[in-house]
Amino acid sequence: MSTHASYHHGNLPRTIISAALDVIAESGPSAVSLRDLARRAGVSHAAPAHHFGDRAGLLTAVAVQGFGLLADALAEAQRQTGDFLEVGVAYVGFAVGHPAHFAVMFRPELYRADDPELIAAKARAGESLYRGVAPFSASESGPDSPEAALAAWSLVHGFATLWLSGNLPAGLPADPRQAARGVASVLFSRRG
Amino acid sequence: MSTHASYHHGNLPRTIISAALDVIAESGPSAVSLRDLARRAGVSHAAPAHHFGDRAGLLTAVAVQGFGLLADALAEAQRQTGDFLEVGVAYVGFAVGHPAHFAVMFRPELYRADDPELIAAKARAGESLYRGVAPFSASESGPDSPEAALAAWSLVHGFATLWLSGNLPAGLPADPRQAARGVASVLFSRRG
DNA sequence: CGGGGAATCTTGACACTGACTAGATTACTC
DNA sequence: GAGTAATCTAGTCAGTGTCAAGATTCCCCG
Repeated sequence: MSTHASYHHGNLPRTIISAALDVIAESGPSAVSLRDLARRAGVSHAAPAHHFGDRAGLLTAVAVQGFGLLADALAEAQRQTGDFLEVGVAYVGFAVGHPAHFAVMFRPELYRADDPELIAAKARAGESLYRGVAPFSASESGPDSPEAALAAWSLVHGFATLWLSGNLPAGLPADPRQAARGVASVLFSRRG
Repeated sequence: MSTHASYHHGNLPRTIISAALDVIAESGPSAVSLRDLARRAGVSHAAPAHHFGDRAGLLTAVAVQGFGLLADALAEAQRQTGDFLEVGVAYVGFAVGHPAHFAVMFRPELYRADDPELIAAKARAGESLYRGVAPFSASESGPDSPEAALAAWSLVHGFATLWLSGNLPAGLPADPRQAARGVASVLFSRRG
């Protein structure tokens, strides 16, 4: 934890991303300023550009990290419970637990959507999600029908978005995961 | 349609909002620049600020207009079909038909969320939506259970968001309304 | 162990932005 | 038709992203 005051910072990229996540979580992606991040890290105003190229490059790194974390979270829920409802809940849990990442990941205009690393991370998250919801999709409308999977994804994505933007009405459980479980059950629970 | 080159523009607010919608639809809300809009309208760089105060004021006006249009669209679908599935489809139809409005409406950090006009317009849209899906909510889990209504809202909102951000996989119907109908049916269709 | 190339960071500059103030011009009302 | 309000212009300021050139340090190869 030594804060060397040397010429070289030591781990600037990680520091910059971490600071960016703080800013995004508090004020949204549009409030991210490379110069401000540089100030927080105690380096010159152009240092971040050296590592990320430009603003879009920085947000690309954030998105890549986000898709990786999402893939991990979904795979973990799938492994632990094997229940597609819980995979959906994990999706919401990730969004609420990593609001800064989530706020960037689904706004391709903010970053370089054609970045190879990004495409790979995104594909990995997509696979985790699909694997988690596939049993539901199969039970609903045949093993190769995409509608049910899309409905599941849309539902949890929409719920997470509305929750994060503060557009949901009052009266819901304070724990977003529990609230999501109640709402997702409407779609996921099969009855008679 | 006379373009008077007089000192007074005539209808600057409407012109500015219209130009802003073009910019947002093409490059997102963060690409909106008051100076650019002023140039497009052929007025000085500070003229827009006179009407809207600042950037947030302009986007507040956009959001108010958007919630009004959404309320109208939902009420119209409800009146014409009386089917909650079609109200959900109309929600997606509005989002895809007015992407610029939609891109602003659910990002409160972009505008003045405490603006009275905005609150009123938002409440009106909320009522239209609730009225549209209330029958479904009642049929699903009792007349006063919010889960089903939230599930419906989350699903159509999530689908619209994913569609607009280009995150949905290929192979869907080219018409977003038709695609939405297929996906929403998974939730809305009651069987056995 | 030391020299040289590469990585990292600094400094300076440019065009652009939102926001503010003061003043010019036009419309509208009485 | 005069006076007031609405509308728009012009000038300025701090802040931003991005680029180019130079300074400093690390690290690997001889």
